[in-house]
Amino acid sequence: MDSESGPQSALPLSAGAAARGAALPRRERTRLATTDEIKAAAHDLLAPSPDGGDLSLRAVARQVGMTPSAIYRYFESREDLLEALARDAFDSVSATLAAAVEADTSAGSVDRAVAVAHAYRRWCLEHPADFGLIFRTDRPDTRASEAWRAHLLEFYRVPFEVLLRDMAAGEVAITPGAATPAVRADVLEAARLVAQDAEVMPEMVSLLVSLWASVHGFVCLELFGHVGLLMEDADAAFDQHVRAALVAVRRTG
Amino acid sequence: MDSESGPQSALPLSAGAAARGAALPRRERTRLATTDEIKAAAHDLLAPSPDGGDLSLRAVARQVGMTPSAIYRYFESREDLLEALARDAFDSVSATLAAAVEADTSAGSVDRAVAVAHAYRRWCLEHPADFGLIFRTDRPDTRASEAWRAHLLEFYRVPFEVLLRDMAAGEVAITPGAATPAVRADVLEAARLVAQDAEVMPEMVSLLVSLWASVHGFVCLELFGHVGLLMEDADAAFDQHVRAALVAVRRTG
DNA sequence: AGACCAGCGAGAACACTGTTCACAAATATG
DNA sequence: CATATTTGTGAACAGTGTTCTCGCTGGTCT
Repeated sequence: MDSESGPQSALPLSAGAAARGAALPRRERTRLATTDEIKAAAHDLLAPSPDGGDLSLRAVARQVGMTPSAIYRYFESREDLLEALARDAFDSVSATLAAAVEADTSAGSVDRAVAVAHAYRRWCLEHPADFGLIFRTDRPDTRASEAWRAHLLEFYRVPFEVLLRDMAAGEVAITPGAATPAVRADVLEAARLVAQDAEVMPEMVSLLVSLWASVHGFVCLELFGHVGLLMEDADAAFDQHVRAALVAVRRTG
Repeated sequence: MDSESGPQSALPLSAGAAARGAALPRRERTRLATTDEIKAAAHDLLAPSPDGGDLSLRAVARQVGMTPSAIYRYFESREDLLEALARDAFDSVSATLAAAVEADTSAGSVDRAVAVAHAYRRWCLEHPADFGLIFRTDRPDTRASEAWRAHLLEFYRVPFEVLLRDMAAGEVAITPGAATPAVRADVLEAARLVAQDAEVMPEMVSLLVSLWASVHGFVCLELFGHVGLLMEDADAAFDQHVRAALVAVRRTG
Protein backbone atom coordinates (compact mmCIF):
# COMPACT_ATOMS: atom_id res chain seq x y z
CA MET A 1 0.00 0.00 0.00
CA ASP A 2 2.65 2.49 1.03
CA SER A 3 5.60 0.93 -0.68
CA GLU A 4 6.46 4.32 -2.14
CA SER A 5 6.60 6.14 1.15
CA GLY A 6 9.93 6.45 2.83
CA PRO A 7 11.51 3.57 4.65
CA GLN A 8 10.10 2.80 8.03
CA SER A 9 10.96 0.40 10.73
CA ALA A 10 10.71 -3.10 9.43
CA LEU A 11 9.26 -4.76 12.48
CA PRO A 12 7.58 -3.52 15.63
CA LEU A 13 10.34 -4.76 17.86
CA SER A 14 13.31 -3.57 15.91
CA ALA A 15 12.28 0.00 16.58
CA GLY A 16 15.86 0.38 15.68
CA ALA A 17 18.72 2.71 15.63
CA ALA A 18 16.76 5.79 16.56
CA ALA A 19 16.22 4.45 20.06
CA ARG A 20 19.36 2.36 20.35
CA GLY A 21 21.77 5.03 19.28
CA ALA A 22 20.47 8.02 21.16
CA ALA A 23 23.71 8.69 22.96
CA LEU A 24 26.11 7.31 20.39
CA PRO A 25 28.61 9.31 18.41
CA ARG A 26 27.15 10.71 15.28
CA ARG A 27 29.14 8.41 13.03
CA GLU A 28 27.71 5.23 14.48
CA ARG A 29 24.29 6.77 14.77
CA THR A 30 23.95 7.41 11.06
CA ARG A 31 25.46 4.04 10.37
CA LEU A 32 22.80 2.31 12.44
CA ALA A 33 20.17 4.46 10.78
CA THR A 34 21.07 3.46 7.25
CA THR A 35 21.50 -0.12 8.40
CA ASP A 36 17.91 -0.06 9.55
CA GLU A 37 16.87 1.71 6.39
CA ILE A 38 18.37 -1.07 4.32
CA LYS A 39 16.68 -3.70 6.45
CA ALA A 40 13.37 -1.89 6.19
CA ALA A 41 13.63 -1.65 2.42
CA ALA A 42 14.54 -5.31 2.18
CA HIS A 43 11.67 -6.21 4.44
CA ASP A 44 9.25 -4.29 2.27
CA LEU A 45 10.48 -5.94 -0.90
CA LEU A 46 10.21 -9.29 0.82
CA ALA A 47 6.47 -9.12 1.41
CA PRO A 48 5.23 -10.45 -1.93
CA SER A 49 7.51 -13.47 -2.03
CA PRO A 50 8.55 -14.76 1.36
CA ASP A 51 11.67 -16.65 2.24
CA GLY A 52 13.87 -14.13 0.49
CA GLY A 53 14.27 -16.58 -2.35
CA ASP A 54 14.29 -13.86 -4.94
CA LEU A 55 15.04 -10.79 -2.93
CA SER A 56 17.39 -8.78 -5.08
CA LEU A 57 20.20 -6.95 -3.37
CA ARG A 58 20.22 -4.50 -6.24
CA ALA A 59 16.52 -3.91 -5.75
CA VAL A 60 16.96 -2.92 -2.12
CA ALA A 61 19.89 -0.73 -3.16
CA ARG A 62 17.59 0.96 -5.66
CA GLN A 63 14.92 1.39 -2.98
CA VAL A 64 17.27 3.11 -0.56
CA GLY A 65 18.92 5.10 -3.34
CA MET A 66 22.31 3.52 -3.09
CA THR A 67 24.66 1.65 -5.32
CA PRO A 68 24.57 -2.13 -4.90
CA SER A 69 28.16 -2.18 -3.80
CA ALA A 70 27.41 0.31 -1.04
CA ILE A 71 25.23 -2.25 0.70
CA TYR A 72 28.36 -4.24 1.36
CA ARG A 73 29.51 -1.56 3.77
CA TYR A 74 26.65 -2.66 6.02
CA PHE A 75 26.20 -6.35 5.29
CA GLU A 76 28.82 -8.84 4.30
CA SER A 77 26.54 -10.47 1.78
CA ARG A 78 22.98 -10.89 0.70
CA GLU A 79 22.74 -13.90 2.99
CA ASP A 80 23.99 -11.81 5.88
CA LEU A 81 21.20 -9.31 5.27
CA LEU A 82 18.64 -12.08 5.20
CA GLU A 83 19.96 -13.45 8.46
CA ALA A 84 19.66 -10.04 10.05
CA LEU A 85 16.07 -9.87 8.88
CA ALA A 86 15.46 -13.33 10.28
CA ARG A 87 16.82 -12.28 13.66
CA ASP A 88 14.57 -9.24 13.68
CA ALA A 89 11.63 -11.41 12.75
CA PHE A 90 12.40 -13.75 15.59
CA ASP A 91 12.58 -10.84 17.99
CA SER A 92 9.26 -9.63 16.65
CA VAL A 93 7.42 -12.86 17.31
CA SER A 94 9.05 -13.18 20.72
CA ALA A 95 7.85 -9.70 21.62
CA THR A 96 4.40 -10.49 20.29
CA LEU A 97 4.17 -13.53 22.53
CA ALA A 98 5.40 -11.58 25.52
CA ALA A 99 2.83 -8.88 24.83
CA ALA A 100 0.10 -11.49 24.58
CA VAL A 101 0.81 -12.98 27.98
CA GLU A 102 1.16 -9.47 29.35
CA ALA A 103 -2.22 -8.36 28.02
CA ASP A 104 -3.90 -11.56 29.06
CA THR A 105 -6.75 -11.10 31.52
CA SER A 106 -8.18 -14.60 31.57
CA ALA A 107 -8.33 -16.36 34.89
CA GLY A 108 -7.57 -19.94 34.04
CA SER A 109 -4.22 -21.22 33.05
CA VAL A 110 -5.57 -22.97 29.98
CA ASP A 111 -7.00 -19.77 28.62
CA ARG A 112 -3.71 -18.01 29.14
CA ALA A 113 -1.78 -20.70 27.34
CA VAL A 114 -4.37 -20.74 24.58
CA ALA A 115 -3.99 -17.00 24.25
CA VAL A 116 -0.26 -17.39 23.70
CA ALA A 117 -0.88 -20.05 21.08
CA HIS A 118 -3.37 -17.85 19.29
CA ALA A 119 -0.95 -14.96 19.37
CA TYR A 120 1.69 -17.14 17.76
CA ARG A 121 -0.68 -18.34 15.08
CA ARG A 122 -1.92 -14.85 14.35
CA TRP A 123 1.61 -13.51 14.02
CA CYS A 124 2.55 -16.30 11.65
CA LEU A 125 -0.50 -15.79 9.48
CA GLU A 126 -0.04 -12.05 9.40
CA HIS A 127 3.70 -12.12 8.75
CA PRO A 128 4.24 -14.95 6.31
CA ALA A 129 7.38 -13.34 4.96
CA ASP A 130 8.92 -13.14 8.43
CA PHE A 131 7.82 -16.68 9.15
CA GLY A 132 9.51 -17.72 5.94
CA LEU A 133 12.70 -16.03 7.03
CA ILE A 134 12.71 -17.86 10.35
CA PHE A 135 11.81 -21.23 8.91
CA ARG A 136 13.68 -21.17 5.65
CA THR A 137 14.22 -24.68 4.45
CA ASP A 138 17.43 -23.84 2.62
CA ARG A 139 20.70 -23.17 4.36
CA PRO A 140 19.89 -25.15 7.48
CA ASP A 141 23.42 -24.68 8.79
CA THR A 142 22.71 -21.04 9.46
CA ARG A 143 20.42 -22.03 12.27
CA ALA A 144 23.35 -23.53 14.16
CA SER A 145 25.07 -20.22 14.84
CA GLU A 146 25.55 -18.98 18.35
CA ALA A 147 23.56 -15.82 17.66
CA TRP A 148 20.60 -17.82 16.47
CA ARG A 149 20.82 -20.01 19.54
CA ALA A 150 20.43 -16.98 21.77
CA HIS A 151 17.36 -15.83 19.87
CA LEU A 152 15.91 -19.31 20.14
CA LEU A 153 16.34 -19.48 23.90
CA GLU A 154 14.90 -16.01 24.30
CA PHE A 155 11.91 -17.09 22.25
CA TYR A 156 11.14 -20.13 24.35
CA ARG A 157 11.39 -18.08 27.50
CA VAL A 158 7.85 -16.75 27.17
CA PRO A 159 5.95 -20.04 26.88
CA PHE A 160 8.23 -21.44 29.56
CA GLU A 161 7.27 -18.69 31.95
CA VAL A 162 3.62 -19.34 31.26
CA LEU A 163 4.18 -22.96 32.11
CA LEU A 164 5.96 -21.90 35.27
CA ARG A 165 3.03 -19.77 36.38
CA ASP A 166 0.60 -22.58 35.71
CA MET A 167 2.63 -25.03 37.72
CA ALA A 168 2.98 -22.57 40.55
CA ALA A 169 -0.78 -22.20 40.58
CA GLY A 170 -1.04 -25.96 40.76
CA GLU A 171 -3.08 -26.08 37.59
CA VAL A 172 -0.66 -28.21 35.70
CA ALA A 173 0.85 -31.24 37.26
CA ILE A 174 3.88 -33.11 36.07
CA THR A 175 3.56 -36.84 36.32
CA PRO A 176 7.16 -37.86 36.91
CA GLY A 177 7.15 -40.74 34.49
CA ALA A 178 10.05 -43.09 34.47
CA ALA A 179 10.99 -42.60 30.83
CA THR A 180 11.51 -38.87 30.66
CA PRO A 181 13.55 -37.72 27.71
CA ALA A 182 16.79 -36.15 28.81
CA VAL A 183 17.03 -32.39 28.70
CA ARG A 184 20.24 -30.57 27.93
CA ALA A 185 22.04 -29.44 31.02
CA ASP A 186 22.74 -25.90 29.87
CA VAL A 187 19.08 -25.45 29.01
CA LEU A 188 18.06 -26.61 32.46
CA GLU A 189 20.52 -24.17 33.93
CA ALA A 190 19.14 -21.32 31.87
CA ALA A 191 15.61 -22.36 32.80
CA ARG A 192 16.47 -22.32 36.51
CA LEU A 193 17.88 -18.85 36.04
CA VAL A 194 14.56 -17.75 34.59
CA ALA A 195 12.52 -19.57 37.21
CA GLN A 196 14.26 -17.75 40.04
CA ASP A 197 13.22 -19.64 43.15
CA ALA A 198 10.70 -21.99 41.61
CA GLU A 199 11.71 -25.56 41.05
CA VAL A 200 12.53 -26.59 37.48
CA MET A 201 12.12 -30.21 36.50
CA PRO A 202 13.38 -31.61 33.22
CA GLU A 203 9.85 -32.81 32.54
CA MET A 204 8.82 -29.20 32.15
CA VAL A 205 11.15 -28.60 29.26
CA SER A 206 10.10 -31.84 27.66
CA LEU A 207 6.47 -30.89 28.10
CA LEU A 208 7.11 -27.46 26.68
CA VAL A 209 8.69 -28.90 23.57
CA SER A 210 5.77 -31.27 23.12
CA LEU A 211 3.16 -28.58 23.51
CA TRP A 212 4.98 -26.16 21.30
CA ALA A 213 5.48 -28.78 18.66
CA SER A 214 1.71 -29.27 18.55
CA VAL A 215 1.05 -25.55 18.27
CA HIS A 216 3.74 -24.89 15.71
CA GLY A 217 2.80 -27.97 13.74
CA PHE A 218 -0.75 -26.83 13.25
CA VAL A 219 0.39 -23.40 12.15
CA CYS A 220 2.80 -25.01 9.70
CA LEU A 221 0.15 -27.22 8.19
CA GLU A 222 -2.16 -24.26 7.92
CA LEU A 223 0.42 -22.06 6.24
CA PHE A 224 1.00 -24.78 3.68
CA GLY A 225 -2.67 -25.19 2.93
CA HIS A 226 -3.17 -28.54 4.58
CA VAL A 227 -5.70 -27.29 7.10
CA GLY A 228 -7.52 -25.17 4.58
CA LEU A 229 -7.83 -28.16 2.33
CA LEU A 230 -9.29 -30.42 4.99
CA MET A 231 -11.15 -28.23 7.44
CA GLU A 232 -13.84 -25.65 7.04
CA ASP A 233 -13.03 -23.35 9.94
CA ALA A 234 -9.33 -23.20 10.67
CA ASP A 235 -9.81 -20.86 13.62
CA ALA A 236 -12.09 -23.27 15.46
CA ALA A 237 -9.92 -26.22 14.50
CA PHE A 238 -6.83 -24.56 15.93
CA ASP A 239 -8.57 -23.61 19.12
CA GLN A 240 -9.79 -27.14 19.64
CA HIS A 241 -6.37 -28.51 18.73
CA VAL A 242 -4.42 -26.56 21.31
CA ARG A 243 -7.09 -27.05 23.98
CA ALA A 244 -6.93 -30.78 23.44
CA ALA A 245 -3.15 -30.70 23.70
CA LEU A 246 -3.39 -28.73 26.93
CA VAL A 247 -6.13 -30.87 28.45
CA ALA A 248 -3.88 -33.85 27.97
CA VAL A 249 -1.43 -32.44 30.51
CA ARG A 250 -3.85 -30.94 33.01
CA ARG A 251 -5.27 -32.57 35.99
CA THR A 252 -8.10 -30.21 36.91
CA GLY A 253 -10.81 -30.22 34.30
CA MET B 1 28.90 -40.15 -2.58
CA ASP B 2 28.18 -41.21 -6.14
CA SER B 3 27.49 -37.85 -7.64
CA GLU B 4 29.76 -38.68 -10.52
CA SER B 5 28.01 -41.87 -11.51
CA GLY B 6 25.39 -41.65 -14.18
CA PRO B 7 21.98 -40.27 -13.47
CA GLN B 8 19.71 -42.57 -11.57
CA SER B 9 16.19 -42.41 -10.37
CA ALA B 10 15.77 -39.48 -8.07
CA LEU B 11 13.38 -41.05 -5.60
CA PRO B 12 12.36 -44.58 -4.79
CA LEU B 13 8.81 -44.06 -5.87
CA SER B 14 9.42 -42.25 -9.11
CA ALA B 15 11.04 -45.34 -10.46
CA GLY B 16 10.29 -43.50 -13.57
CA ALA B 17 9.90 -43.66 -17.24
CA ALA B 18 11.45 -47.05 -17.66
CA ALA B 19 8.48 -48.69 -16.01
CA ARG B 20 5.83 -46.20 -16.99
CA GLY B 21 6.62 -46.10 -20.66
CA ALA B 22 7.14 -49.76 -21.39
CA ALA B 23 4.47 -49.88 -24.05
CA LEU B 24 4.66 -46.31 -25.25
CA PRO B 25 5.83 -45.20 -28.65
CA ARG B 26 9.51 -44.70 -28.77
CA ARG B 27 9.24 -40.95 -29.07
CA GLU B 28 7.44 -40.49 -25.78
CA ARG B 29 9.55 -43.14 -24.14
CA THR B 30 12.80 -41.33 -24.71
CA ARG B 31 11.11 -38.10 -23.74
CA LEU B 32 10.10 -39.53 -20.39
CA ALA B 33 13.57 -40.97 -20.00
CA THR B 34 15.36 -37.66 -20.40
CA THR B 35 12.71 -35.97 -18.30
CA ASP B 36 13.58 -38.33 -15.49
CA GLU B 37 17.25 -37.86 -16.20
CA ILE B 38 16.88 -34.13 -15.75
CA LYS B 39 14.92 -34.58 -12.57
CA ALA B 40 17.51 -37.02 -11.24
CA ALA B 41 20.34 -34.62 -12.00
CA ALA B 42 18.47 -31.75 -10.38
CA HIS B 43 17.73 -33.91 -7.36
CA ASP B 44 21.38 -34.77 -7.00
CA LEU B 45 22.46 -31.17 -7.21
CA LEU B 46 19.82 -30.27 -4.68
CA ALA B 47 21.22 -32.39 -1.88
CA PRO B 48 23.77 -29.97 -0.44
CA SER B 49 21.43 -26.97 -0.28
CA PRO B 50 17.78 -27.90 0.11
CA ASP B 51 14.79 -25.89 -0.94
CA GLY B 52 16.19 -25.41 -4.42
CA GLY B 53 17.08 -21.88 -3.44
CA ASP B 54 20.24 -21.91 -5.49
CA LEU B 55 19.70 -24.81 -7.81
CA SER B 56 21.10 -23.65 -11.12
CA LEU B 57 19.25 -24.67 -14.22
CA ARG B 58 22.50 -24.36 -16.12
CA ALA B 59 24.17 -26.68 -13.65
CA VAL B 60 21.63 -29.45 -14.20
CA ALA B 61 21.99 -28.85 -17.94
CA ARG B 62 25.72 -29.32 -17.54
CA GLN B 63 25.16 -32.48 -15.53
CA VAL B 64 22.96 -34.09 -18.14
CA GLY B 65 25.17 -32.80 -20.96
CA MET B 66 22.66 -30.49 -22.49
CA THR B 67 22.37 -26.86 -23.32
CA PRO B 68 20.41 -24.81 -20.78
CA SER B 69 17.85 -23.93 -23.39
CA ALA B 70 17.22 -27.60 -24.11
CA ILE B 71 15.82 -28.05 -20.62
CA TYR B 72 12.93 -25.86 -21.65
CA ARG B 73 11.72 -28.62 -23.96
CA TYR B 74 10.91 -30.59 -20.82
CA PHE B 75 10.07 -27.99 -18.21
CA GLU B 76 8.45 -24.64 -18.72
CA SER B 77 10.74 -22.99 -16.22
CA ARG B 78 13.09 -23.60 -13.37
CA GLU B 79 10.16 -23.27 -11.02
CA ASP B 80 8.28 -25.90 -12.99
CA LEU B 81 11.17 -28.30 -12.53
CA LEU B 82 11.24 -27.63 -8.81
CA GLU B 83 7.52 -28.29 -8.58
CA ALA B 84 7.95 -31.58 -10.37
CA LEU B 85 10.64 -32.51 -7.88
CA ALA B 86 8.34 -31.49 -5.05
CA ARG B 87 5.57 -33.72 -6.38
CA ASP B 88 7.97 -36.64 -6.63
CA ALA B 89 9.13 -35.97 -3.10
CA PHE B 90 5.57 -35.97 -1.87
CA ASP B 91 4.94 -39.26 -3.61
CA SER B 92 8.07 -40.62 -2.02
CA VAL B 93 7.03 -39.81 1.53
CA SER B 94 3.53 -41.08 0.87
CA ALA B 95 4.92 -44.37 -0.35
CA THR B 96 7.24 -44.55 2.64
CA LEU B 97 4.32 -44.16 5.01
CA ALA B 98 2.30 -46.75 3.16
CA ALA B 99 5.23 -49.14 3.30
CA ALA B 100 5.59 -48.53 7.02
CA VAL B 101 2.00 -49.44 7.80
CA GLU B 102 2.32 -52.38 5.45
CA ALA B 103 5.41 -53.73 7.16
CA ASP B 104 4.04 -53.09 10.61
CA THR B 105 3.73 -56.20 12.75
CA SER B 106 2.83 -54.65 16.07
CA ALA B 107 -0.39 -55.72 17.67
CA GLY B 108 -1.66 -52.57 19.30
CA SER B 109 -3.08 -49.64 17.46
CA VAL B 110 -0.87 -47.19 19.28
CA ASP B 111 2.26 -48.96 18.16
CA ARG B 112 1.07 -48.98 14.59
CA ALA B 113 0.35 -45.27 14.65
CA VAL B 114 3.67 -44.62 16.34
CA ALA B 115 5.38 -46.61 13.62
CA VAL B 116 3.85 -44.38 10.97
CA ALA B 117 4.96 -41.29 12.85
CA HIS B 118 8.47 -42.63 13.16
CA ALA B 119 8.53 -43.46 9.47
CA TYR B 120 7.56 -39.90 8.67
CA ARG B 121 10.20 -38.46 10.94
CA ARG B 122 12.86 -40.75 9.58
CA TRP B 123 12.02 -39.84 6.01
CA CYS B 124 12.16 -36.14 6.80
CA LEU B 125 15.50 -36.43 8.57
CA GLU B 126 16.97 -38.55 5.81
CA HIS B 127 15.65 -36.44 2.95
CA PRO B 128 16.00 -32.85 4.08
CA ALA B 129 16.24 -31.63 0.52
CA ASP B 130 12.95 -33.28 -0.40
CA PHE B 131 11.39 -32.01 2.78
CA GLY B 132 12.54 -28.54 1.81
CA LEU B 133 10.94 -28.91 -1.58
CA ILE B 134 7.61 -29.87 -0.06
CA PHE B 135 7.66 -27.22 2.62
CA ARG B 136 9.27 -24.36 0.80
CA THR B 137 8.37 -21.13 2.50
CA ASP B 138 8.59 -19.08 -0.66
CA ARG B 139 5.98 -19.16 -3.39
CA PRO B 140 3.12 -20.29 -1.17
CA ASP B 141 0.67 -19.86 -4.03
CA THR B 142 2.11 -22.91 -5.74
CA ARG B 143 0.62 -25.09 -3.05
CA ALA B 144 -2.88 -24.08 -4.12
CA SER B 145 -2.76 -25.84 -7.46
CA GLU B 146 -5.12 -28.66 -8.24
CA ALA B 147 -2.26 -31.08 -8.81
CA TRP B 148 -0.81 -30.35 -5.43
CA ARG B 149 -4.22 -30.84 -3.85
CA ALA B 150 -4.39 -34.35 -5.25
CA HIS B 151 -0.98 -35.21 -3.87
CA LEU B 152 -2.01 -33.83 -0.51
CA LEU B 153 -5.15 -35.93 -0.30
CA GLU B 154 -3.25 -39.00 -1.37
CA PHE B 155 -0.73 -38.33 1.36
CA TYR B 156 -3.30 -38.08 4.12
CA ARG B 157 -4.93 -41.28 2.97
CA VAL B 158 -2.41 -43.45 4.77
CA PRO B 159 -2.72 -42.02 8.29
CA PHE B 160 -6.46 -41.85 7.74
CA GLU B 161 -6.61 -45.54 6.99
CA VAL B 162 -4.63 -46.28 10.11
CA LEU B 163 -7.14 -44.28 12.09
CA LEU B 164 -9.94 -46.19 10.40
CA ARG B 165 -8.47 -49.53 11.40
CA ASP B 166 -8.00 -48.40 14.98
CA MET B 167 -11.57 -47.24 15.22
CA ALA B 168 -12.84 -50.45 13.68
CA ALA B 169 -10.90 -52.34 16.33
CA GLY B 170 -12.52 -50.19 18.95
CA GLU B 171 -9.19 -49.00 20.22
CA VAL B 172 -9.85 -45.36 19.53
CA ALA B 173 -13.12 -43.79 20.48
CA ILE B 174 -14.47 -40.52 19.22
CA THR B 175 -16.19 -38.50 21.86
CA PRO B 176 -18.79 -36.65 19.80
CA GLY B 177 -18.20 -33.29 21.38
CA ALA B 178 -20.60 -30.50 20.68
CA ALA B 179 -18.02 -28.10 19.30
CA THR B 180 -16.50 -30.10 16.51
CA PRO B 181 -14.72 -28.03 13.88
CA ALA B 182 -16.44 -28.30 10.54
CA VAL B 183 -14.80 -30.52 7.93
CA ARG B 184 -14.95 -29.75 4.24
CA ALA B 185 -17.68 -31.68 2.50
CA ASP B 186 -15.58 -32.89 -0.41
CA VAL B 187 -12.98 -34.21 1.98
CA LEU B 188 -15.63 -36.12 3.89
CA GLU B 189 -16.85 -37.52 0.62
CA ALA B 190 -13.37 -38.64 -0.36
CA ALA B 191 -12.86 -40.11 3.09
CA ARG B 192 -16.10 -42.12 2.80
CA LEU B 193 -14.87 -43.39 -0.52
CA VAL B 194 -11.72 -44.62 1.13
CA ALA B 195 -13.52 -46.04 4.14
CA GLN B 196 -15.71 -48.23 1.97
CA ASP B 197 -18.42 -49.50 4.30
CA ALA B 198 -17.07 -48.10 7.55
CA GLU B 199 -18.67 -45.05 9.00
CA VAL B 200 -16.81 -41.75 8.64
CA MET B 201 -17.45 -39.03 11.14
CA PRO B 202 -16.15 -35.49 10.74
CA GLU B 203 -14.47 -35.84 14.11
CA MET B 204 -12.12 -38.34 12.55
CA VAL B 205 -10.76 -35.86 10.07
CA SER B 206 -10.47 -33.25 12.76
CA LEU B 207 -8.64 -35.72 14.97
CA LEU B 208 -6.37 -36.70 12.14
CA VAL B 209 -5.38 -33.11 11.51
CA SER B 210 -4.68 -32.60 15.20
CA LEU B 211 -2.55 -35.68 15.52
CA TRP B 212 -0.67 -35.02 12.34
CA ALA B 213 -0.04 -31.45 13.34
CA SER B 214 1.63 -32.73 16.49
CA VAL B 215 3.77 -35.18 14.59
CA HIS B 216 4.74 -32.79 11.85
CA GLY B 217 5.32 -29.99 14.32
CA PHE B 218 7.90 -31.96 16.23
CA VAL B 219 9.70 -32.92 13.04
CA CYS B 220 9.71 -29.28 11.97
CA LEU B 221 11.14 -28.09 15.25
CA GLU B 222 13.76 -30.80 15.07
CA LEU B 223 14.77 -29.98 11.52
CA PHE B 224 15.26 -26.38 12.53
CA GLY B 225 17.40 -27.24 15.50
CA HIS B 226 14.92 -26.39 18.21
CA VAL B 227 14.74 -29.90 19.60
CA GLY B 228 18.46 -30.43 19.36
CA LEU B 229 19.03 -27.25 21.28
CA LEU B 230 16.69 -28.15 24.12
CA MET B 231 16.67 -31.92 24.40
CA GLU B 232 19.39 -34.47 24.76
CA ASP B 233 17.81 -37.41 22.99
CA ALA B 234 15.54 -36.37 20.16
CA ASP B 235 14.56 -39.93 19.36
CA ALA B 236 13.18 -40.58 22.81
CA ALA B 237 11.58 -37.16 22.95
CA PHE B 238 9.76 -37.76 19.70
CA ASP B 239 8.56 -41.18 20.77
CA GLN B 240 7.22 -39.79 24.00
CA HIS B 241 5.68 -36.86 22.19
CA VAL B 242 3.64 -38.89 19.74
CA ARG B 243 2.68 -41.45 22.36
CA ALA B 244 1.36 -38.67 24.57
CA ALA B 245 -0.60 -37.24 21.68
CA LEU B 246 -2.09 -40.64 20.96
CA VAL B 247 -2.88 -41.46 24.57
CA ALA B 248 -4.90 -38.30 24.72
CA VAL B 249 -7.37 -39.72 22.24
CA ARG B 250 -7.47 -43.30 23.37
CA ARG B 251 -9.80 -44.79 25.85
CA THR B 252 -8.18 -48.13 26.58
CA GLY B 253 -4.80 -47.82 28.22
C1' DA C 1 10.37 -43.82 -52.19
C1' DG C 2 10.31 -39.07 -51.29
C1' DA C 3 8.17 -35.08 -49.02
C1' DC C 4 6.96 -33.44 -44.84
C1' DC C 5 6.96 -31.90 -40.25
C1' DA C 6 6.85 -32.05 -35.16
C1' DG C 7 10.17 -32.28 -31.82
C1' DC C 8 14.77 -31.88 -30.13
C1' DG C 9 19.05 -29.65 -29.25
C1' DA C 10 22.64 -25.87 -30.09
C1' DG C 11 24.17 -21.29 -29.78
C1' DA C 12 23.72 -16.60 -29.36
C1' DA C 13 21.63 -12.94 -27.12
C1' DC C 14 19.17 -10.08 -23.31
C1' DA C 15 18.40 -8.53 -18.96
C1' DC C 16 19.38 -9.58 -14.84
C1' DT C 17 21.95 -11.15 -10.47
C1' DG C 18 25.81 -11.17 -6.34
C1' DT C 19 30.27 -9.69 -5.55
C1' DT C 20 34.84 -7.31 -5.95
C1' DC C 21 37.90 -3.71 -6.84
C1' DA C 22 40.00 0.84 -7.41
C1' DC C 23 38.98 5.37 -6.79
C1' DA C 24 36.57 9.83 -5.13
C1' DA C 25 33.99 12.42 -1.63
C1' DA C 26 32.89 13.15 2.97
C1' DT C 27 33.84 12.89 7.75
C1' DA C 28 36.28 12.60 12.09
C1' DT C 29 40.83 12.92 14.52
C1' DG C 30 45.78 14.52 15.48
C1' DC D 1 45.57 22.37 8.61
C1' DA D 2 46.85 17.69 7.50
C1' DT D 3 45.68 12.89 7.98
C1' DA D 4 43.38 8.71 8.46
C1' DT D 5 39.00 6.35 8.38
C1' DT D 6 34.64 5.63 6.82
C1' DT D 7 31.10 5.86 3.12
C1' DG D 8 29.63 5.84 -1.58
C1' DT D 9 30.50 5.42 -6.70
C1' DG D 10 31.16 3.17 -11.13
C1' DA D 11 33.08 -0.21 -13.72
C1' DA D 12 33.92 -4.89 -14.19
C1' DC D 13 33.44 -10.17 -13.82
C1' DA D 14 31.25 -14.36 -13.59
C1' DG D 15 27.08 -16.46 -13.50
C1' DT D 16 21.96 -16.71 -13.79
C1' DG D 17 16.88 -17.59 -16.08
C1' DT D 18 14.84 -17.10 -20.30
C1' DT D 19 13.88 -16.36 -25.24
C1' DC D 20 14.88 -16.37 -29.68
C1' DT D 21 16.47 -18.38 -34.33
C1' DC D 22 18.52 -21.83 -36.55
C1' DG D 23 19.78 -26.60 -38.10
C1' DC D 24 19.06 -31.47 -37.62
C1' DT D 25 16.86 -35.93 -37.09
C1' DG D 26 13.39 -39.53 -36.53
C1' DG D 27 8.77 -40.73 -37.44
C1' DT D 28 4.43 -40.13 -40.58
C1' DC D 29 1.91 -39.77 -44.64
C1' DT D 30 0.87 -40.30 -49.56
